Amino acid sequence: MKNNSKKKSLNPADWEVATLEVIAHQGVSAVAVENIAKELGVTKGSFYWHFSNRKDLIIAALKRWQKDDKAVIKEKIWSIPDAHERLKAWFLLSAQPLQSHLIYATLLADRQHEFVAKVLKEVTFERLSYLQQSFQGIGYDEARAKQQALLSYSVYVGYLHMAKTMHGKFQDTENIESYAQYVATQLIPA
Amino acid sequence: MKNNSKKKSLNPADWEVATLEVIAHQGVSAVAVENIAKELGVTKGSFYWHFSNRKDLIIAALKRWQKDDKAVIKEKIWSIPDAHERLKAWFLLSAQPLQSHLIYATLLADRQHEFVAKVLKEVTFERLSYLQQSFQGIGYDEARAKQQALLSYSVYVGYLHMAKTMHGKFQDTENIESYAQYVATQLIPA
DNA sequence: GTTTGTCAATACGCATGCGTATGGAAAATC
DNA sequence: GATTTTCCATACGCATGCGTATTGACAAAC
Repeated sequence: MKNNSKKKSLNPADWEVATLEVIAHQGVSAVAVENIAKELGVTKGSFYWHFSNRKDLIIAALKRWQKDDKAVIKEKIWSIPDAHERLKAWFLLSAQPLQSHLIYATLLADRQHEFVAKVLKEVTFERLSYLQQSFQGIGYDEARAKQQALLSYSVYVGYLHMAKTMHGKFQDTENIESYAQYVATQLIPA
Repeated sequence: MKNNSKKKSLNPADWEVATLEVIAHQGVSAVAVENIAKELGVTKGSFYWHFSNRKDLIIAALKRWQKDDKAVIKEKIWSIPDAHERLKAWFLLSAQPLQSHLIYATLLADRQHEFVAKVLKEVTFERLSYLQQSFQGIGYDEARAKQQALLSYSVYVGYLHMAKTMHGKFQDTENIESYAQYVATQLIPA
């Protein structure tokens, strides 16, 4: 029952944002309309006015996430002209504690829902694709760039999980920073 | 309702094995006693004779997995005396389609259950530890070995997910093999 | 052959969580 | 100011899935 003060009435976007918060921390399966309603300070009656069912809510939320994430990448990564610098920036961005990463990690978990799998595939493909492009941009041939992109992206995905699993062990912020640096030097040629 | 022919009556191990099969393909949340009972050709009545509840079943199944996995590592990895060869063997083993890997991947997904998180932490720690040892065995100092172990293990975890997510894209068996080789050469010094 | 122990079937209670039906209050529109 | 829209509350039906209670069949022990 968070009192977001001013707003008189809710719109779909409010529900989507609240849903993403749940997805980020507890996964898709934990999305329960009555809980999110409570979180927003209303009841189910409100929800079914804005959405037709739970699945629609989740799909809308994921679309929003996908769109927002794409925007961040465009602004923070593609704005860098030099491929080498761009790759380094990507690795550093990956290590930052953004909600977007948490969501990606939980989606990997809830892949059994076909609509989750769909979004996941799209996002992953796109990310692999721009990684590959960047590696080609520093001189790798296509095949090699593809493998290196896959390897790099695996490191990203793996890291997301390790961070959660180890939770407080190698968690000291400076260590993360230095680890990200280390990874970048290992995977991007000097 | 798989007809496993001969056996007259079931024992806990039968339930655990069937449970691991469900966990491997659908995750911990999908473990439903009535379904597994059906799979074994019996009903709930049988289950509650062998186990006190669902949670006990899952914990027992995960213990079994942990034990079996440890045995495989001991036999297939630690039996290799040369650290360099041992690391290479580990990377290749990681790319093989074993149920154990599937289970690990789904556990990463169902971390919200505290008993899953516990097993996961234990297993991950142990694996990181023997990777680190092996990297020290080829001359890395402790700090460096630790980072490299984390990096390598992240690649493993990431790969598990990518394989599932991409499902049929870079799935050609030979490609996996060659990718594993590529990864090994990237992460283990010649 | 009677008794006891092992394993399983059936039937029930109960909690959770989705979706629906209906009614009501406040704001926008006329 | 009356009416329509917008947004939400309450109450219900219904499915799923856990756990329990009770009974029964078959085998081993005595």
